[in-house]
Amino acid sequence: MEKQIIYEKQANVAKAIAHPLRMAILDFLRDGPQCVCDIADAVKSERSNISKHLSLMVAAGVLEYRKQGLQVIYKVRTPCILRFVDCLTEALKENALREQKLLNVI
Amino acid sequence: MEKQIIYEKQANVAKAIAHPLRMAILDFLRDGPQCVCDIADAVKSERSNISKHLSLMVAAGVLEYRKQGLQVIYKVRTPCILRFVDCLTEALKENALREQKLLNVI
DNA sequence: TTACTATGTGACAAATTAGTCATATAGGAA
DNA sequence: TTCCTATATGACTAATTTGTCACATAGTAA
Repeated sequence: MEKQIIYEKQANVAKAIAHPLRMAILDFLRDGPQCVCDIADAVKSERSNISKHLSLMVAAGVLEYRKQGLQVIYKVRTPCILRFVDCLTEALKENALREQKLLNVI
Repeated sequence: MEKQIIYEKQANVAKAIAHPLRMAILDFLRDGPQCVCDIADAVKSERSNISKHLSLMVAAGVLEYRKQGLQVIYKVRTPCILRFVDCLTEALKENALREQKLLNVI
């Protein structure tokens, strides 16, 4: 596959989690699958809005869903995505540490 | 720290790599620090454009730079970011595998 | 000094993304 | 059937992001 195309796909997955609400959704789904209504309650946003964010993440391959009666249950599709979020958190910690070291020097 | 704020920071780091050009830049910087001109040549884009993408990544804590004469040398700031990209690649592979399995069933 | 090169920045238009609202769909209950 | 609830979607505006161009800055050399 051409590198160009790989970069686009990688960027697409990254984009699918690059939003505060979507990070919150991922964090909420750590504990297991959840319906749209509970996700919306947990992250405190309108259902129609959450629905759009969820579709976007499904399209990017980050989430998957199954229907259960009236509800639609979403869950994280690859455990890798959560490790990916953990990498982010680690990066944040490294940033914070550096800033702290800078402060100590002053 | 409030969760809300953490989600925003995480999203910000994710956003900083969520662009094909920025993924290409990260990939190019795997082999070591490089100046803007060489980065621009490698990813085939205008220098002023690359300059903006680089500043954005520095602001997010993804890259750092040092000046060397006329040149500015950029490099990846945390090894974690590259692992993070590797997670993305892994996620892509998982997606491709699933699609292949689906195809085999048909 | 002038000239040249590498990089950064501001203004702008175009494209993309996000949120809200109204409406549609679809499953279940009465 | 009608009604209710959960979810999805289309239209729309507002906000953000991107790329390009012209210009500014800064280091170097002649």
